[in-house]
Amino acid sequence: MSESSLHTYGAATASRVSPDFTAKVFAGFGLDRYVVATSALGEVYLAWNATGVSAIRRMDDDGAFEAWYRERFGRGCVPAIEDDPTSSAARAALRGQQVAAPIDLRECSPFEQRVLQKAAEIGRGNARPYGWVAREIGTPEATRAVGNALGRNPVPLLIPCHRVIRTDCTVGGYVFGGEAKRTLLEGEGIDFGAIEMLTRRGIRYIGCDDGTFCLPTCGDVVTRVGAPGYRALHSVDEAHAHGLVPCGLCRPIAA
DNA sequence: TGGGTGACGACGC
DNA sequence: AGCGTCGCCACCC
Repeated sequence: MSESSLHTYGAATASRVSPDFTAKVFAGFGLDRYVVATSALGEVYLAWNATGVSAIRRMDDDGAFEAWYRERFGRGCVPAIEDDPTSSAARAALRGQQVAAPIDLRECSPFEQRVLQKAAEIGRGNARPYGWVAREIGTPEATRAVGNALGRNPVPLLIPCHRVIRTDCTVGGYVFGGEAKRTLLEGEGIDFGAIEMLTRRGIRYIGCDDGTFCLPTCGDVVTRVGAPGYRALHSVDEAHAHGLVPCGLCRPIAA
């Protein structure tokens, strides 16, 4: 979207009614609108409506975005005149702040919603396998379907689907490409160099000095291997042999 | 309705 | 170590 289209639209409207009134009318009719926002991946389109944030996309021009939006949701999306609490919260979240923005997942199936909700629980600096999400939401066999659901995440970055990776700690797919996914995760503090060094040796878990064992992508445990109390583990049996119990945060195995 | 598809995972070379 | 194969499940015609 260009600056001029935003201004032109705003000026034409402002001459008749106040932006605030217009925003309320738009929300009242459930009309969807969008702005350009700054994220860890640069500028993105941020779309929302009265329910919440409906879409985040990286695109080259607003014509493509609006066409994509109509194709995906079956309704239009117009440039916003100004921000409102929803878009402001989303902007803050995209900047990395711990701010909750309402999200519109009405177009998603119940299964997709459960997948996305679980992905939303994965904190910055952490990653979890696709199979972990499947197990956590009660359908342990549906790992492949989890990938499909994440691939349809309407609000990437806001719901951090980039934090779901393969069991072997390779990044797997991403709407914006695997390279972007890896960049994002490294920017959040995940040390893929250290992880790859261990997974190449067949390491699946990390034993910690608090008596628990973790996934290698549980916070920064991987960087502590070799420190007192931290050890590289090949299997759950090996963890048990050391008297370790599953970490309550990353929950490396089924309860 | 049923067969095709895919951001997975385990296994076998 | 990398690459097929095959099973899995939710979704889409």
